[in-house]
Amino acid sequence: MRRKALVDAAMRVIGDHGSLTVTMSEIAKQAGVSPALAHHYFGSKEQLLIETVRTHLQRLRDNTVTALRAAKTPRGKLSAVIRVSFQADQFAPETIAAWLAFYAEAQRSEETRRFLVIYARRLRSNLLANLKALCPREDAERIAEGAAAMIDGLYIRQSLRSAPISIEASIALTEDYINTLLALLSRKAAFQKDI
Amino acid sequence: MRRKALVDAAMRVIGDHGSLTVTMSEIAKQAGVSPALAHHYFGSKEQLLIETVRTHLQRLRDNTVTALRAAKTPRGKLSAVIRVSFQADQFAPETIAAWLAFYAEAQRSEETRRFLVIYARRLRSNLLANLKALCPREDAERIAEGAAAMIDGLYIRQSLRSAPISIEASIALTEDYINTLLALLSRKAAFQKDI
DNA sequence: TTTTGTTGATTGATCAGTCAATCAAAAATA
DNA sequence: TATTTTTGATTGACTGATCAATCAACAAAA
Repeated sequence: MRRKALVDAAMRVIGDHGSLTVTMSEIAKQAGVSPALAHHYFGSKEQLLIETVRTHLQRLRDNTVTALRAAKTPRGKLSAVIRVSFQADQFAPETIAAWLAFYAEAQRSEETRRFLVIYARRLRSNLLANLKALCPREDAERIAEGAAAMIDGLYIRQSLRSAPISIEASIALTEDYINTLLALLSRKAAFQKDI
Repeated sequence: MRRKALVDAAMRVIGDHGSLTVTMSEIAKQAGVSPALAHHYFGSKEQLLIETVRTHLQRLRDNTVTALRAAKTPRGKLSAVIRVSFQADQFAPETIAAWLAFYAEAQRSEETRRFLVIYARRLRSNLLANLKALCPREDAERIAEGAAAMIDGLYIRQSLRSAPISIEASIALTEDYINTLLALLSRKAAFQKDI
């Protein structure tokens, strides 16, 4: 399918280029077709780019679904979500460039923003669903929001190479956040029971 | 000074536009001068943009220094750093647009990346310095890294309007992260002493 | 024959950067 | 002080390059 080839090419060019400021010619050349054909299939550059964002998030979603299926316990599923977020392919230069470019683009394109909101909600909700099995609802909501933010923040710091820690350490930090908050909650619960 | 006026204009145009894809003409018009003058002062568009990033981070730094001076205790200084990060002006549309655009630009411009790395290090080190007064060094490093990432992540989620919580709740979440980890550490310390 | 895929050539617009010319104010000179 | 000279600020007009988008024509499949 030509559409798929063009979207793949777009992703590669965005990665090389490090931004969404890419030309239809570059994308078409990368895909081995004429620029006119890219217009034929997508109507405009913006539509091609939006399709690229969608595909990008779809791929992450598929990885997450697979990882969630493989894990059996709620705690295991939490780890699976974290692991996927820091998976090696998320740090491929073109993936990093795409993410950051999409964040910026969301300020201008409502459609791009909607996709990223969906990603953010999905991350939060995957965490929340499994946390609810381990602690009360209100606590689960707090922890899910904090963990999701921490994941995004650690990802950006890794992407900028501004974090003095490894990817494994980033995973450990997120796991530790969840473990610690859950541990403290169960102590409080035990304390309540004692009274 | 014309340079300053042009940098201010650039910031405003970037905000309106929602990205770094702005023209010298727009910036010059916003500043009320001719496009040729902008070139006269900055040599190139890239230099003007880099100067704009620098000014942007300088402003945040000044705010932080002031807030740190006002706080007296280490714990108070931690709260001050958090408060500044979520200060109202950080969520002005042009500030949000600038931050996200700069993150994306860092993939292409080594100089922009360097500035953002400096910001990330500064945030971490402000947290670390005060945490060291409250817990052992290794723990302080872990907590500082986690808190810095959480701040960045929460900021992005607020910027995209993908967080279902208020700015105040974001601040509370970060405070809670620090409080909880410190609390657990002091309990462990007490437990060690008992043995 | 009709439909679908594909291209080369072209257009119209946008933009960064240049340059020669103008103007004002400061500095040097008489 | 009065004058000339120099310097820096400022602009309008222009250029060369780039690019999204269009379209008519051609090829291949149905």
